Amino acid sequence: MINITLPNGSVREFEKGVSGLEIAKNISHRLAKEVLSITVNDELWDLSRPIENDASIKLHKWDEEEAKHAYWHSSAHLMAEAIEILYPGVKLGIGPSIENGFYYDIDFNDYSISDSDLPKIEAKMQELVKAKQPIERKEVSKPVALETYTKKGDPYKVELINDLEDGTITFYTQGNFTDLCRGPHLPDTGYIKAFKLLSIAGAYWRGDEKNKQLTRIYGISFPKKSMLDEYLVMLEEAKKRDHRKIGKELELFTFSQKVGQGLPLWLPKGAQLRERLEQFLKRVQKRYGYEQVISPHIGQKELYVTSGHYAKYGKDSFQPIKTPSEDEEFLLKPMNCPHHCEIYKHKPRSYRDLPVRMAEFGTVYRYEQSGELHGLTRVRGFTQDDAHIFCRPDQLKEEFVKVIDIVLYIFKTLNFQEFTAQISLRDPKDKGKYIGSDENWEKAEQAIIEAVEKKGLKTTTVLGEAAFYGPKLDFMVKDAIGRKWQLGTIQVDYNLPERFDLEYIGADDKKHRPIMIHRAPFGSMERFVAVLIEHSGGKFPLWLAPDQAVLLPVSEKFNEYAKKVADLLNNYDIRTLVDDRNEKVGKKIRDNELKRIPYLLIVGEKEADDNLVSVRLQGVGDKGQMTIEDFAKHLNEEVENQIKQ
RNA sequence: GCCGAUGUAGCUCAGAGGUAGAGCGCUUCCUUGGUAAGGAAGAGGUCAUGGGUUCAAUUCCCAUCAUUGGCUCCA
Repeated sequence: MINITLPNGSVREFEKGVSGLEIAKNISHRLAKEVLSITVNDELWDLSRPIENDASIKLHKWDEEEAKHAYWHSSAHLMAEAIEILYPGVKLGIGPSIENGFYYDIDFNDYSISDSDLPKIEAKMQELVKAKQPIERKEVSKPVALETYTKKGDPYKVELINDLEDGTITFYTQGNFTDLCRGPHLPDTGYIKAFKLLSIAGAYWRGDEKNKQLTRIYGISFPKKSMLDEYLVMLEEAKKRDHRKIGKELELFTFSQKVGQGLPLWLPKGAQLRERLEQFLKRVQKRYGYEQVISPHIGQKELYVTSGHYAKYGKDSFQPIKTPSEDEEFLLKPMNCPHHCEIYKHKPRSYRDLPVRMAEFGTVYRYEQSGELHGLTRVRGFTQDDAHIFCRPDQLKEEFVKVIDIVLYIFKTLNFQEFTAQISLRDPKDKGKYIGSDENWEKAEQAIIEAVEKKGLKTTTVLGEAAFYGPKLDFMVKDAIGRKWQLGTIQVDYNLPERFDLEYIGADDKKHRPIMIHRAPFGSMERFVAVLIEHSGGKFPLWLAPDQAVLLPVSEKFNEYAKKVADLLNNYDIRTLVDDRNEKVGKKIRDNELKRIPYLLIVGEKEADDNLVSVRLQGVGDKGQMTIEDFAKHLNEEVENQIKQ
């Protein structure tokens, strides 16, 4: 007999070799039905794996990540099993569970696979589910594992096994399908009740572009059909918030084949929105001691040779612009820092002058790979809300902390609650990708870590995500369907000051090297607006809304009164329109609600007689009558409240 | 750049080897209204572009361009 300790601390006795599923049955029938995986002494196990010694356990139901992991992982195996049956001879890569669902990377050899093949695979999976094949775990030695896959002729698994340590290798088998896998898995294939294969994509083996591209099939599965249906509906709903869709509906931006891929055209309403955001940030930056500068859109090639960007990105950028005079070459600027370095250098700097904080809404052009372009979130021409802070070493931490404050203030004002702060460090295994001395890198990384600690900011740390010249603190936000985008970024840089030979005269009358902080709280106006659209569903806060109020005369007889009111409100700096179409008021309400205009003002005989408006709040409904002045006052107060610190 | 999908009216989409359709929007007319769609008529398309197959191609095939789901990349 062995003692099993449950999460509540109680201890029960079981036969040696009892499985998690048997323990669950012993506790309650219902639990046994719902449980999907088990943690045994802090290790995630299969529900059917026998427990041989005293242990503390926790059983996992669907609502826990540990359960979903096993569920989706087994779903991936189920899909692979079906594919092996339908396409004999395919070679399997890896097939993990992911945040939402699972995938399997498969080398289909000469078979070509497209969306239309998915139903066939789903049908085969359904058969295998019905068969309720037990999923069995087996420990194997490294030589045996290698032999198995060498014989099978699967180079991918052989490569994986070679990287594993003997004694840690396990196989999982269901029916005639066996896979190298750490597990854990469900007890049998019958557990997988509802599933759908979602899409096909190419994916490089081990994520390396130089390797062969395998076919990746994504899928999702749930213990209940209703949950799958709900999930698919949720996905559809999320797509309604897609900034590309709303951008079109609200006439914020467009693209033109003739202008070029990835080059957004801002329409009047989008331009208004963007300008308002720029004004807002400019005001904040002024408070924080920034000064605006302006630099040209091109610079001599030499500028980027000096900065190191040419060596790193020259081949993959928009190519140099020739001029009538031979040997002269300019680049469209892919970033603003070199220009700002030259501004710093235009006169000698004293330690008393520092920090110098130089801000510019700088439009830059980067030749992103065509497959990478995506709405406004990834474009080839975009405007950074850029600034560079040139400071002394003793000012670095404080300056960095102040930038964090700006980012957090902006996120708060715009109601971005769900973001992650990510410390992006260099990949210690691939130092060749980066420029600058180890010593400077360590100083820079330390500065970020200390600043973050001082702010008590919760962060994740990712190796290999640093810029080539320095580490970063990135603020990541998810879009409507859960893709992560980097918005704000703060970077410490010891390298450019060296390359541009920047200096200041210290109190000791000697020359010193300033440190540079690159920072962009929005990241880029394009991406920020995109994410803002998806977070708000196009219902922008009042202070940002391109149109704040619209007059809806109940009949044409009151068009004139409506125009008078609109003029008055515009004089109060309220962005007001008149909907004087020959339509019923119900129709006007519907149309303007869909345009997400915050205030709808209905005017008819009652209002015209007493200088009133009937106020209807977007998404809420009738708020009753007000005088024009009261409404203006009310609206302006609301705006002030939204942007006050 | 790579793997898969898509491209038809301003927008959302249907359609078939034989000269193109709906709803919304737009224009005009009727209606003059009170909190989420009043009625009628009309205009609007080189079916992304270029080749090929065919008596005939917007439809089938190929290429290009663009969009899109991923992969890789992201100064």
